This record gives sequence, structure tokens and C-alpha cells, in this order.
Amino acid sequence: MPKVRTARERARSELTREIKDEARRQLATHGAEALSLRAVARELGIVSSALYRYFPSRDDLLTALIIDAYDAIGQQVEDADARRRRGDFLGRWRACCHAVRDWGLAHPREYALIYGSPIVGYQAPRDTVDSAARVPRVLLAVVRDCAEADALEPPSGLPRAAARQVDQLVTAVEDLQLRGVPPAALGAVLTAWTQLYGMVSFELFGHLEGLFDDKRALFEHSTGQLAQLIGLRPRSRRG
Amino acid sequence: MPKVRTARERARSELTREIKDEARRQLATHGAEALSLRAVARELGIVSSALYRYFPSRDDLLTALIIDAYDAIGQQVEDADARRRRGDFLGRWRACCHAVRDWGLAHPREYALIYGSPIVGYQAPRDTVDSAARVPRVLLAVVRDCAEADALEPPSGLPRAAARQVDQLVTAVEDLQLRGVPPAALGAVLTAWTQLYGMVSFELFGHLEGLFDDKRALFEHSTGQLAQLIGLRPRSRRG
DNA sequence: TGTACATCAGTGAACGCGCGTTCACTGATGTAC
DNA sequence: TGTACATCAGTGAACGCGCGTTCACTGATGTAC
Repeated sequence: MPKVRTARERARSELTREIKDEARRQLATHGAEALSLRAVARELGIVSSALYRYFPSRDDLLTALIIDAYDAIGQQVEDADARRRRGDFLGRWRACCHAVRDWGLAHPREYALIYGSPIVGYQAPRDTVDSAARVPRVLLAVVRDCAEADALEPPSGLPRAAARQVDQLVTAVEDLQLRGVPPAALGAVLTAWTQLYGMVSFELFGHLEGLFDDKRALFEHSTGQLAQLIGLRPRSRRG
Repeated sequence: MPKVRTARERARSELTREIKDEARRQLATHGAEALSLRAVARELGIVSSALYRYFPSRDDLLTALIIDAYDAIGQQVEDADARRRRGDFLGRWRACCHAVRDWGLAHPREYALIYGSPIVGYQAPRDTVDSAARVPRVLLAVVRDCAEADALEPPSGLPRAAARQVDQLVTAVEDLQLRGVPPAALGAVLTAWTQLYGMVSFELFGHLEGLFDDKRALFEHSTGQLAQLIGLRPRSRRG
């Protein structure tokens, strides 16, 4: 039963949010390794030991930030997908890819936190997997919808070893109902999924610096190529 | 004129190597952020201030490790390429891709050092770019050789914006003589290049954990798909 | 509505730790005559 | 071959810094009767 929130409860959830906000701010400017409980406390005007009432350790605070980051990028991609007409599969695909890139450009350190080098000594707990799965789920859903509309031209055959991996995937996200999608298309989605992050990571981590000036054009081109590889048609047959 | 090396000179180059080796060892076990001059000195049985005779600062030691890592993976890929028959373009492509992955699996922290999140406050100096370019140069050379042998079936047209970026690339590595290669194929190489690292990074950074067990099969599949996208034929026409 | 007790938030001091870098120094190695 | 001086490697102490976490405490808020 939803009780009335006491002043204590309200204060607690508010300060919890403030701690995360300040931690996120430090993350954005100094990076994850430099995230310090003492500095967060200092900025909030409380004593560092007080933080332990809210997060049992530095790692737990990091975990909270990681989950928040996964949820933020997941939400952005879901929103971008939802803004498109359901039958515009290629448009949805492109919108999702750009949402990933845009979020990364806007939050480079948070992006690095979740998709960059793993933090040594830090072990991500199970709680993160649901949030982490949001982006790939949207990508898969686009392809599933496309297949259901009979508008998919999947690539030719899938090698047996790769097919087994695709089977694992189909089972892992059973609720997405991917049984009807050609396995070769799902194999291509995997390629596309990793390429998507490969491209954004390269751009954010500076590996394209000095080589290309219009990174967006390059990204646009790559996502288009991969849509083609998956077999996404520009438009569904029936509007 | 190559003078006889004095005892001093020999001692210096030997200790320089030992410092890098020990630093690399710590990098491999504790990660780049935890790399500490004091710990390196401790392990070598010298006093920490003595390191300053060899590296002016911690960042300079890091830079040396970064260059070494780029050279190591570059060398591995060049060797893998050289072991194949020159006309076996698809075989060379696959060998290069696997060389990248194998090196990453063998040296995960060094891989993270060069391809993972940038280290905050550390600015890579210009000296690294030549070493960093070795891997992509090999990939481009494979495709160039394939085009020269008239065995390339490049994808269809390249959008204008992407074509401009490809032009930049061709100019940047002028010595590779890419003028004769169809720009659309070069555009596909860019996609493939980023995908390659995207896949390896995902595997090394744990994003495929629990989803797929045979990551090698997945990788094999992806590299094959991308070779197809570039238009690499299984064999050149004339042996 | 009032009181007694339990719960909880935030304090401040402390523990024990490691770090990068500087500097004046000693003693060994190299060089010029 | 020997000597005088210059160069260089490594020492040890010190500076100044920040960190995560624990713990006994005070005082405010919440709850049961």
C-alpha cells in the first residue's frame, strides 16, 4: 500500500538524486577513475562519511551511474524509434543509430563508462543487464517488424557456427518473438550492432581525429551500408 | 658514425627496457590508471626518483607503452598478412582481422590502453600516429592489391558526402597509391575497419558475456560479411 | 494530543594508505689532454 | 698510460596531496501507545 511519504523519505530520495547528479558532473569532467566520494561530498557541502548513508561504497555509486547511463541511452534510442512511422524500417534504423551517436557525443564520459575500457577491480553486478539490453532490443525489434511486414531481403545463408550463436540470441530475448526472422538477418544485426558502437567509439576516443572532418557523413554512410547488409528496405510495401 | 657503445649506454638502454617491461607487466595486471612509478621502481629494486633519469614523467612512460602497443599489434597484423599468398585476398583479409582479435585477447589491457576510453588528462603526442596507422594501412593494402588484380567487386555508388571523406583518406596515405581503388570499396573498408574494432572491443570489454559462447564464430562471420561488403573475392582470377 | 522510545542522518576525528615530483648529494663512468 | 675534470646514474629525504572507510557521537524525525 502506497503510504504517505514522510519528510525523511523525501529528503532521502532528493539527496540520493543530488549525489548522483554531482557524481555525474564529476564523471563528465574528470572521468570515472577520478570520481571521488570526498569530492562529491565537498561539493554538496556535507561530510564525506555521510555519503555512506546513501551508497555503501564507491563501487555502488558507480553502479548506479552505470545503470543510469544505460537507461539514458536506451531511452533516447527508444524515443527516436517511436517518433518514426512504424512501417518506415530504414528510417527507424537510421534514427536509432543516430540516437546512439548523438547521445555519445553529448555524454562522452558516460559513454566511455559503459562502452569503454572496463574499470579495473570493478565487477558489474547483474542489475545492469536489463538496462544494457535496451538499445540492442530496439534494433532487433526494427528488424523483426520489417520481417513481419515481409519487407526484409536478408543476406544469403548463415554458416552453421554463426547460426548456433544466433539461436542463443533468439532464446535470450524470447519475448521479442524473433522466431520468424531469417537467422541470416539476425546475424547481420549482430555485425551492425557492433559496428555501430565501433564507429561511435572510434569517433569519441579520437581515432578518426585528423583523418576525417565530416564524421557524421561517414557514420551516415556506414549505417546505411549495414542496413543494406541486413536487408532493410527503404519503405515497407504497404505504407 | 656508429661509435662503440659505452658501458653507460648499454646499461641505459637495458634499464630503459626493463622499466618498460615492468610497467607493461603492471599495466597488464592492474590497468593503466593504476600504473605507478613508485611501484615500478619498487619492483626493479631502485628508488622511485631514479626513474626520472629515464622518463621525464609518468605520462612519458605511458606514451612509450602506447607506441609499443601500437607497434606490437601492427607488427602482428603485418606478419599475418605476409604469411598469406599475395593473391589470396580474402585469406589475407581474414588473417588480418584474426590477428587483431588474437592480439587483443592476448593483451587485453594493452588493447584497452590504445583502443579503449581515453585516459583523462593525458594527451597523446604526435609520435603515436605512425604506429597507430600500421593496422589500417595493411587493411587498405589488401584491398588495393585486390583492385589492382582486377578481382574486386565493389559495392554500388558512394554518396557525395562520404566520397569526400574517402578522398581525404586517399590523400592522407598517399604512399599507398589508392587512386586506382574504387572509392565505394574504400568506403566499405572504413565500415569494416571500425566494425573490426567494435567487435573485438565488445568481446574484450564484456558486452557479449552471457549472450554468446562462441565469440570466435561470431567474429569469423562478421569479418566474412564485411569482406563481402568490400567486394573481396575468395581468390584472385589468376592464382 | 502528549509522551517515551526507536530510528535515522549527518558530524568530525582518525586510520592507514599511496602517489608524482623535486633536490642536494655521492660515487661511478667517460673524455680530453 | 696517467691525470683532471665533466658527465651521468642512483640515493634518500622531503613536500604536499588526496583517497576510501570506520566509528562513536549528537540531534532531529518518526512511531506506538
